[in-house]
Amino acid sequence: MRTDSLPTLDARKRPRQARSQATVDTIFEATIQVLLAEGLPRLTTIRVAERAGVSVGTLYQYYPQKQALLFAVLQRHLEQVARTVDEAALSMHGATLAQMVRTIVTAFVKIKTQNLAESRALYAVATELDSREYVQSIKQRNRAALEAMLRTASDARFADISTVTFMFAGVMIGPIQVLLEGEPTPEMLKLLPEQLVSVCLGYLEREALRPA
Amino acid sequence: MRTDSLPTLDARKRPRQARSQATVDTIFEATIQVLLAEGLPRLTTIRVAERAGVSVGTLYQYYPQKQALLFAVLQRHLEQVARTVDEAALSMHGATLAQMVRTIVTAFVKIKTQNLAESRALYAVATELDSREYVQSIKQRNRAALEAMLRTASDARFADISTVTFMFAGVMIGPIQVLLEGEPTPEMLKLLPEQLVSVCLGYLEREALRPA
Amino acid sequence: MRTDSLPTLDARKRPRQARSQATVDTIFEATIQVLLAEGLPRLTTIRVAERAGVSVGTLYQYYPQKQALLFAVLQRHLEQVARTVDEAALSMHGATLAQMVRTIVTAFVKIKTQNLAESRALYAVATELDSREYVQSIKQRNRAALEAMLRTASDARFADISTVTFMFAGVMIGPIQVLLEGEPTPEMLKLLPEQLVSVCLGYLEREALRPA
Amino acid sequence: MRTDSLPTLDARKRPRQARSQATVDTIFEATIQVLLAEGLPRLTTIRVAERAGVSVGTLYQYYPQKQALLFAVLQRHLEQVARTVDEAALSMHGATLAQMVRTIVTAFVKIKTQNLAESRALYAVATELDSREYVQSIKQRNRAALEAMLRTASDARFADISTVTFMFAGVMIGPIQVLLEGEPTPEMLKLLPEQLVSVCLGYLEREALRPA
DNA sequence: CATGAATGAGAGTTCATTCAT
DNA sequence: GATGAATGAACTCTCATTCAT
Repeated sequence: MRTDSLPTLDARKRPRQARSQATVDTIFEATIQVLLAEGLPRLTTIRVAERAGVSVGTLYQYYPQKQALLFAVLQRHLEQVARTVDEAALSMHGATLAQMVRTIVTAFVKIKTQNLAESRALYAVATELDSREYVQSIKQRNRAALEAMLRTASDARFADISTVTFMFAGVMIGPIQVLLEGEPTPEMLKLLPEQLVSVCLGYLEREALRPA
Repeated sequence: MRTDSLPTLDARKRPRQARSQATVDTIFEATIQVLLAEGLPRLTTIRVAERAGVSVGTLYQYYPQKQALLFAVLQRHLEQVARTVDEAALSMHGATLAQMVRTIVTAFVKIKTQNLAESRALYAVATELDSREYVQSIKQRNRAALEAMLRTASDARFADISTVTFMFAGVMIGPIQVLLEGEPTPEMLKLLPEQLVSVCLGYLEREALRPA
Repeated sequence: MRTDSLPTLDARKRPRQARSQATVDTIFEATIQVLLAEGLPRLTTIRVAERAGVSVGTLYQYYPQKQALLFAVLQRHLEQVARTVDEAALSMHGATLAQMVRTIVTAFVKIKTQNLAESRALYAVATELDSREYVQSIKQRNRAALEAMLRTASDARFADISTVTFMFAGVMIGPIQVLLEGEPTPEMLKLLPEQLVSVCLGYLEREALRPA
Repeated sequence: MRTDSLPTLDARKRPRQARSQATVDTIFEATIQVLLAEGLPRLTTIRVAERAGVSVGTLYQYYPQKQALLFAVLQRHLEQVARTVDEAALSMHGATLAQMVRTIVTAFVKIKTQNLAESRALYAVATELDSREYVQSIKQRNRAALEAMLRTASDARFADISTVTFMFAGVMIGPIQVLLEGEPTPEMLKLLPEQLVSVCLGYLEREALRPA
């Protein structure tokens, strides 16, 4: 598949005046709003500018390409996820498997479901954006945090820890994603954390080495 | 999100003559080829027609809108997945949990990874196409098949079987999707089925009611 | 100076139907008309399409970029010049210096002044178009024809013939260009050929080797 | 050709203070630098302001339109050329034809080739700027100076002196321009003055009236 | 006076779709 | 039925110019 590598996705200009920082924020929020209200295919620079109440020219002053707009939104979301996982994982160093799983799952579910619509929309963004490299790096960062945590479990040790971590992470994401893509009932959302804990714990205990 | 319900996507004329059927197939295959070779953003009706060796006019004779083209491709893929799962599930009625899981996982992994590129490309198609309803219906159908199967397990019974099925399905999809989005090493792909079995079995055994 | 090399300037599609050949011609003529009526800075694809009575889309079917439009016009003009010089030079092989000069100058002046406005406009086009390579190649071709001719002069021989040819050609172009850029009076135009003959002959006779 | 006569191009405010004069000069130099480094199509007011280290607002204080900027650069160049020719011509009053030609050609070649890149770039500026009138006036001034000089030649007299002057000037410009448009070898540049002298002298001697 | 954020008309280009041949 | 020329709305992006601070 042709994937002409794109120019930098980062924003062009770091604004110096307070006025323009406000503008940047407005545009950013407008992007999310358009994304949610109209969907990715109808997200055009003109529409975002209109919604933000600025001219296209202003938009391009801060986001030099349409893709930079989307990338910014994606970035904020993923950065948030990564930070949350990092912190949760770090706080559980030395705990038991059960404690670890419960904490991580809770944090993960919370951040993904609290802004449900945004999360949903961003899946589409990520695929359309040739941001694979960036998305992968975030996932990698998450896995590293989880792996470091698992190594310190007080009640378990693993033979192939990187595979175990990969599955652990994947298994958490799977049902959440499926849920996001559908129309989850509140009921389902309430059940989810407990179920995910069960899934993860079931797997990890199975893979843990028996103490001789 | 605005979803001006689109004019019927599968409104394509069912051709009566053999020659016409051949044309439809040619166009269909051309669509997949263009999708894989050029990517969704470069998939234009003209390019598909060229690749198929027909004129745009002819293409529109059979697929009255571009979306119908994409929908057809998506449909065939999902239909295949659904059929595979249906059959695997049906063949395992009455078996043990372990046998069931092993069979389903194997079938699922096989169909998703044998045509890795296509699966990946279709993910983008699905998001761009507002085909949520259809995708959901396929997932629903899959879950129904799985649930029916689980009910007949010779060595287990479940309290909330629909939730269990939901998680079972979600848990299979998760790691596969994560793998597809990255650059899976052959090694990883080899490990995957066994790991998935472990995940699913770990969960299902945990959720199974203890026989008194 | 940055000169990002541009993609091919050639026309995209060789039309197959008579209808479209007519369209191509219409667009071509419209380009010249807009160029003359509005000037290069106001020559936009929309304006050309309007003048041609077709839609922009149609224009782009045949000239995939704006530059292709300009290049086509430039090309036709230069090709005409080159052909004229080639033929005139060839027809004078073996003649005397005076005959050669008279013929060449006449041909050159005629072709440059018969379509005065077009010639004038094309200078601007050539500089804006990064067509240096092409323009150079035409000039080279002209010089080659002139040099071949001079070698056969029945009444003269030259020591450094390539330099002499270069000056001969340059000396013809100079006053013509100056004339084109101004508002030449008809009187001036009438005097021009005789004067150019005088210039060229004066130079060439001066540079010719004295027969021992 | 439409030539909406443009608002005065040199409407720039004559600054009264030394500091302002310095700013004007800085902007002026920045314009030339951008022109040479980036080319005319990439010469934007913002880029010029950046290069000059001032804001766009300041730039507009002194050059109320972009065209004024370009016009100023063009003007300085042409003024320089005109002055050089004026002085050279004046200094040769009463000399022989050969002395005149040698001096004028030398001065002309020197000024045109010493800043080759600038000359080239300005050609594009002149065409984009609708400055024909001004360019013509400079040429007229040059011709006047040359004609005045030729009238005093100690060893020649001409029947139609204004035509002779026109050709003399045109003949000097032609080969130089051709050279500038190509990639002149240093070798060529060294030969040029001598050759031009030959051309001009050949012509002028031919056109000089025989002393009875 | 200087700044630089904001403007918005206008440019080049693409592509789903139609319809005369 | 098949063809492919023609359409034109819509998109991304640029840049000369203005004006509140």
